[in-house]
Amino acid sequence: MNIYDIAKEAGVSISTVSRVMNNKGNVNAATRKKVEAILDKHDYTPSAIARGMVSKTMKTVAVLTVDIRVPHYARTVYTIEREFSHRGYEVAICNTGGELEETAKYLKTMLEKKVDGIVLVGSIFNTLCKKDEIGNMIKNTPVVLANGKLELPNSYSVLVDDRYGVSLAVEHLLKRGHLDMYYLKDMDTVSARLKSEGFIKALESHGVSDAKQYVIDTDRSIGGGIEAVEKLIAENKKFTAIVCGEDITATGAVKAALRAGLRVPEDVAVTGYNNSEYARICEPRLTTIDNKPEMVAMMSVQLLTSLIEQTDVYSSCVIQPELVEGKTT
Amino acid sequence: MNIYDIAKEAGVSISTVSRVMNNKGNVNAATRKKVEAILDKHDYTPSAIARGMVSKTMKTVAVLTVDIRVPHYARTVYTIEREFSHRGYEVAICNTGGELEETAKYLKTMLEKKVDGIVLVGSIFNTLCKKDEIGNMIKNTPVVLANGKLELPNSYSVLVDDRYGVSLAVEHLLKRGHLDMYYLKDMDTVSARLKSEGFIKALESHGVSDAKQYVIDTDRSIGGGIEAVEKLIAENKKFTAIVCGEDITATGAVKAALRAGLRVPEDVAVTGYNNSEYARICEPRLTTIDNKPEMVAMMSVQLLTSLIEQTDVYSSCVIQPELVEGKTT
DNA sequence: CTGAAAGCGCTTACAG
DNA sequence: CTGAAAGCGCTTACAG
Repeated sequence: MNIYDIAKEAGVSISTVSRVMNNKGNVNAATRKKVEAILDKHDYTPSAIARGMVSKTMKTVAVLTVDIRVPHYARTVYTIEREFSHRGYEVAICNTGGELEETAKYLKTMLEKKVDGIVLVGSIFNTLCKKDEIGNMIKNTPVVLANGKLELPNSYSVLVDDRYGVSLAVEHLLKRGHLDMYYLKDMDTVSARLKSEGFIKALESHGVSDAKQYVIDTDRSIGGGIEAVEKLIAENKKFTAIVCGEDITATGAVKAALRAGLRVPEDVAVTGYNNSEYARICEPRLTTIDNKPEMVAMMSVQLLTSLIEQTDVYSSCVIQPELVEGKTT
Repeated sequence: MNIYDIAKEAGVSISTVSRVMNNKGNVNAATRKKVEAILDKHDYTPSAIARGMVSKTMKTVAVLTVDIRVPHYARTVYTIEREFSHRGYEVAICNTGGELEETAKYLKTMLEKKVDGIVLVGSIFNTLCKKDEIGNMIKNTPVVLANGKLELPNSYSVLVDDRYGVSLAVEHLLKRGHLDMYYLKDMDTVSARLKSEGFIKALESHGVSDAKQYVIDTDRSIGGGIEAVEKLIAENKKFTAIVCGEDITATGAVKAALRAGLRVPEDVAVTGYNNSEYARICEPRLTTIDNKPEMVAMMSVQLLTSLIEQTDVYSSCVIQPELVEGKTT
């Protein structure tokens, strides 16, 4: 059933049916009634594909992310989806695993589908977009990178100052008298590097020399946090605080401390990052850094929309994290 | 730039260009080379919209869920997306909040876009599909309900036996000598009702009479778990175990017990539901029920694919949860 | 092996 | 206020 069938049954032309469906003026009230009745009777669903053929847009946006099971990405993508839905766009979701090949594959099909724009969620895309293979694909499509800096013509960036974020945690601990602290670093994305830099700079600006030695590489997981702290204890390292790049790692750090008979925060203070549900589940509740995924999402949608609809001129922006005090410091 | 431009530049007809792009046989090797060179030179991206116009499919599937920030849904949707991606389908995601109006709105746009099929993730859709408003919309499109039972012509169901799931927890506790237990129920979906029924039946089959009195309604949150247990303690109720319908609630229950100076599991045993990361973050690690979201997702994709491509004839299926022992029992 | 033509289901000037 | 016609960018028989 298509617009021709409706037109025939109503005894009008397809132009008129089209006008009725799209609520255009210039239609006689009686004619409109008649057509609407037939539309209703058949529960008529116009084809957005045919419409897209003409309008050159399917009102669709692609969101590429690493893994939507990671709560921080889930929160970001959720807000992006809701906001775009309100604006009349559908959101296609792509879990790339942060891998080049998958990213390229997803981009290829999304570009064929002529998506109106693309949001890249995760600082890993910073690195990926530097490769020509990816960079060339997206240079003609509106793109926003949620947490990263993109140097492309048709794009914007929403940057979270992660270096500042971690420095907030360090300052907070210093203020409480901690000086012997370690940083648990996971992954090796741009964002992860900025975080550990924030740790190092903050410590060094308070007189600690060669703070780099207090950065420990570990897994982004509960187990990663447990292992790292167990090793510190086993090696008899001196420390009264553990700063973590992720809440999930911090929950592991707390577990290891408690299991070793240390009191949190009396013997060891711990901070996380993300202000996630994980931080609230942790007992005691984690002191953590709110890096505002909802705000990042809102800004991303606003910027991409302005790029797509070429309305207001916005510009890339930087978002400042905040400390959220829990019971682990 | 379209297929006509390519054809002109290559000095062939659009039919030939189409054949080359789609790797159809019957093209002279030299002609193919020539066309491919031009395609490459322009980095040509054919329009999936125009293609969809002809083929009547955009190779897109809609996934409606309540809220992708809930880890259980995130895991399900993640697997659904990955699986469909491998099969050449794009996934559009819709966070309906479980609300009728939003569900109807999303369905309308998805049907206009002529999606190939729909997956409904969450037992709330069970209730929603019973309403004519929703039921009528989806009766002509392939649909799979992930965790629920659908009575529609073009649809399949993947059911998780949640009643059995909770009974596993109860049996486990009974075996360890617990008899005085409460069940923390959240929400009021079909699945939530089945869970609390599982609790009641399991207890009653072990001689406890009127087990319904041990079911407590509370919030699906950490706070919900805390409040419920604090109230039990304040009211001097006798209990040695708490069975929860969700891991998140269980983490709250554990917190409340610990804060009241009770030992877990020595004084109070606690079980969760979902085998989520929350269960592993909880200290001690939660004993919980694995309701296999990945398996639910895989089955859903398999069933929907068979419905869409009208290949093999599968049938709706039931998945059995399993107990995962932690340190809280 | 190749091309001309029809058709997919709409929207949008244009003419009346 | 209404309709005939062109066009969106492809695929697919059909003829040669």
